[in-house]
This record gives sequence, C-alpha cells and structure tokens, in this order.
Amino acid sequence: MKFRSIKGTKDILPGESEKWQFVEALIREVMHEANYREIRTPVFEETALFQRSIGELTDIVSKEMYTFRDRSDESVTLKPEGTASVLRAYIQYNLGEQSPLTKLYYIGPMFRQERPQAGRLRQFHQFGAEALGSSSPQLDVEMMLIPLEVCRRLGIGSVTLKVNSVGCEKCRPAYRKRLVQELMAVYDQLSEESKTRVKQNPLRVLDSKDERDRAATRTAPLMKDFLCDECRMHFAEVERLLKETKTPYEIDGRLVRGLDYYTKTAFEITSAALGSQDALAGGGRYDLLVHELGGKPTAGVGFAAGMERLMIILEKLGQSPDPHIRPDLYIAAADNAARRWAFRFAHQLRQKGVAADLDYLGRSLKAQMREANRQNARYVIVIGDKELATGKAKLKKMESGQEEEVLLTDLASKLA
RNA sequence: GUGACCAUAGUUCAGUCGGUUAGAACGCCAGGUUGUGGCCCUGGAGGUCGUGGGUUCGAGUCCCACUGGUCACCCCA
Repeated sequence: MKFRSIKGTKDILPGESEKWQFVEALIREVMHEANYREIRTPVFEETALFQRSIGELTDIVSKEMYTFRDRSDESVTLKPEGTASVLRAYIQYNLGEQSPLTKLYYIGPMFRQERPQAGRLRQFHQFGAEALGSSSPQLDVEMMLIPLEVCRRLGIGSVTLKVNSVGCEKCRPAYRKRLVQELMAVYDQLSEESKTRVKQNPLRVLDSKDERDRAATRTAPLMKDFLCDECRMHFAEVERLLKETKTPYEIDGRLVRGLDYYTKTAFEITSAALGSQDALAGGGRYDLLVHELGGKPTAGVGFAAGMERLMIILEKLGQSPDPHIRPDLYIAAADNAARRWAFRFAHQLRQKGVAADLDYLGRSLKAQMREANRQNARYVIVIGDKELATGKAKLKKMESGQEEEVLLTDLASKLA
C-alpha cells in the first residue's frame, strides 16, 4: 500500500518548479508595474463567507467546495476562489479607511472538488487582482490588461478576450423577468439542467453549450440590449478604452460567469491552446459585494487567472522557460582528507555566494566527474594531497574542458 | 456527480492464438582509464505485469469488482 498524492492534486517537481518561479516572478513584476500590492490570505475560511459571496445557487458553492467541520465543530472551507478572502480582509482591517482606492493582488492555491481533467485540478493555483473603491471603467479594463500583459511577455499571442455586461440591480430585474418569459415559451426544448436554471439563474441558460439550449435561445433577448443608462455608458467606456489601448476583444452577449456577484462588466480570456477547459482568466465588476459582506458600500473589480492553464499553454507553444539551475562549482575529492576539506571549503564558498556542491557518497573520482557533468556544473576542481599542500588547484571549465591553475584562496572571488 | 479509454522496470513502451526463464530503448550503477565528465565499448542492478477475485491443466494476455490515471460532459481558472 503506497501513499499517493490525493486525486486531483499534483506535485510540482524540480525542473518544473523553476518554471513556476519564473512565471511567478513575471506576474509579480507586472503587478508591481500597475501598482498592485500583494495580499496573502489563509487557505481556509469560515464556510458562510463563500456561501454569501459566491452565491448559494452557484455550482461552486452547491457542489464543489471542500467543506468540513473542525475539532470545535466550526464549518470551514478551503477557498475555491480568491475574491471572497481578499474582500473579507479588506473589510476586517478597514483598508478602505486608509486610502480611497486599494489595489491588491494574490498568487496561491485554490480548491474545488470536481472530477479532474485537462486543465482542471482539485488543488490548483490562481493569480488575480482586486481594485476596491472605484467604479471607473478604467479599472475594468486594467483587469483585462494585466493578464493579457502577462501572456504577452510569455510570448502567448493566441488568446481571445470576451467582454459582456451583466447589468446592475437597476436594470437586471426587468431584463431577467423578460428573459424568463422567453425561456418559459421554449421550456420544453431546454436541457434538464437549463430547466432548473430558468428559475434560479436564467442568465446562465444563455451560455449553455448544449445544442438544444443553443437552438431554443437563438432569438432570446440579451442583457446588453437592456442596460440602464449608467450601465450602457459604463460598457461603452470600457469598449472605448479597449480600442484606445488597441486591445482586440469580442463582445459576447451570452457570457455570464459562474459567480453570482458580478455587476456591469464580465469578461473572460480563452485560449485555443487549452483543452475543453479553455478559460485562462475571468473577472468582472462587483459593486455590491463589499456591502453584502458587511463593509461599507464600495465598488470593486477583479480578475483571476489559472496558473496551471498558463503552464499548459507555455508547454504547448514550446515557450516554456528553460530553467538553468546549475552549481557554479563541483568539488571532486581524491581521498578522505580531501573529502573533509571539501565540505569545509564548500561551506566557505557558499557563504560568499558561490553555488558549490560535492560528493556525499564516497564515490570514485570518475563518478564525481560524471555527477558534476550531470549537475551541469560550470566548473570543477579536483582536490588531493598536492592541492592541499600547495593551495593551488586546476579549475576545469566543464563546457570547454580547459583547465587553469588557480589559488584556492582566489576561487570565491573568481566565481562569485 | 455521469461516461469513455487506459494501467507491464525509474521513464517511454513491446509482449503473437492463453503456453516454458516477461523484453527493448533511455535512465541508473560499475569497469574499460589506481587524479578527470560528455561520445564509444563491456557488464550489472532493477518487475507482486495497479489491487482483489474468477475461468482454465496453465493468465501479463480472457471475465468481474475495486483503485488510480487520462479525456470528455457539467462547470470553471
């Protein structure tokens, strides 16, 4: 009986972890340039936070959360997305009182208990941002530009930005009523899942992939044609900014995201390089959410993007960064006295910033050379009686095979 | 949660009609060179054929169940 990682979870092994570090560093750079500050929230929260923010009727809350009772019988949940926690912290620490606009970003693991498939895991990683305190459409567009910029710098060109407006509390109820009427007229032709959605969340029927639903809703009214003046102007401004920044986009009047809290802008970035789970990032505006979670009424926008999906695209496009993790120096020891010395010397070099390694297995010199080669070490020195006596050694450059006589005391400054 | 496909060495895979000791490549270890890597040559280690049951004289091979993986549905990052 061997232990295995739990279904839907993955280990990020050496060789891959370096790629993650590279991508994460790039994300932090882009976030920094747009002046977003990092926030790190706990991986779990009290269950009610997600129920209230994401919405009881959503798939995430109704069937995908990792929820359990802790030892004091408290119901806790591993976070299925990042926004709820960020807003909880924003409210808890009164961040809105310190400045009228707060720009935050995060990178971290999320959990959803779904059946794993290509681009979908039970523990996955997202990076995302939230801007709290402004209803400016500039921030809506900033949220689209950030993940697009990350893609651009990674050499990912083939992405599609889809944008829609889902209206607000003023215009959505009337539209919703109208839509339900239309859907009831074709009720019999809808898929089973859509039938239940007609009452619970009719907008979602529109973005069903089911052919029957597609056909039945072909002429259904779209939210973007029923927006109130404010929402319509907001959406027009988003479009204008996208054009001004020369950002290619499509309007998708059926785009509705799976979280209930969105108002006005909703968007999604997809890639054909992904499998059936083709969304790389998604986001939108949520002007009611902070108030709903107990804070002062505060406008907000955000996005979240999938790290694993980003890595899949990079791999597929052959753009995957090459990790060159390599020791500067491998110290090969010819005898036991040299082995003892080598450990001490490696320690001194490391303190001076030189990445140095040595043999811990008592192997032959030939095996040590092979190891140095496998580790892709930049240089090797071989230490024996002669070197310990004279304080000089041949420094071998592995790539060329050329050797150069050096003083051991000079080595650190030479390699650092 | 539903469905389809898959499971043989560290890895990627062969394995005939059910038949004797389960193979290859790469990787790993050692030697060829008693103080020098890669290339080459030689040798070696490494397998509960996912697990459990069944059919059969005999199962890696056929049947069933389970577990795991992959992909799709659903939904989403």
